[in-house]
Amino acid sequence: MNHWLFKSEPDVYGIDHLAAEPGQQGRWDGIRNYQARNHLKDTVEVGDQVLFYHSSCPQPGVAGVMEVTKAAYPDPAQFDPGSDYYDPKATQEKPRWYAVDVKLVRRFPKVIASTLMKQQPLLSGMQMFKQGRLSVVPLTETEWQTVLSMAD
DNA sequence: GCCAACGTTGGC
DNA sequence: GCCAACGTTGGC
Repeated sequence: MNHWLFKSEPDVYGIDHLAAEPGQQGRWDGIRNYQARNHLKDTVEVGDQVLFYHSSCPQPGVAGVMEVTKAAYPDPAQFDPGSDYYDPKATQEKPRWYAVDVKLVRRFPKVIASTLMKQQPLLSGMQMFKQGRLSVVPLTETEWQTVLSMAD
């Protein structure tokens, strides 16, 4: 099993949106970056545990935990001309973008601020800090445990 | 295949 | 709104 950090803007789709879905399950879609896509398609598995990161907002940080409930499948939005995520170069035969399904596991009482995470030596090597724009980032076991310990 | 221009992300 | 980082596009 692997651990991940998925980023989303809470205005667009935050942890409250996931919590409000039927069964607290939803689709993680709209990923339009090849490196993030490759992680989703090739490595993310059912049962993987994921940190829900809020970005581009007043309080950037980790808002909770989710779990992958369905492995990668073509993101339907790429075929929908009315969608913001429409990709005219994608076809049903050769999809370009993928989504996974997730369910909410836990919402932290307080968002773990990215500024606090940066101060934590055990998190200094996080790929997320090195590669700020990547929206699907793998975590080491140590990083996963460390972030969880900051939630209490 | 190179590289300049341009677009996007994300913290502040 | 600004800016740094960096991914994408398109001309050559």
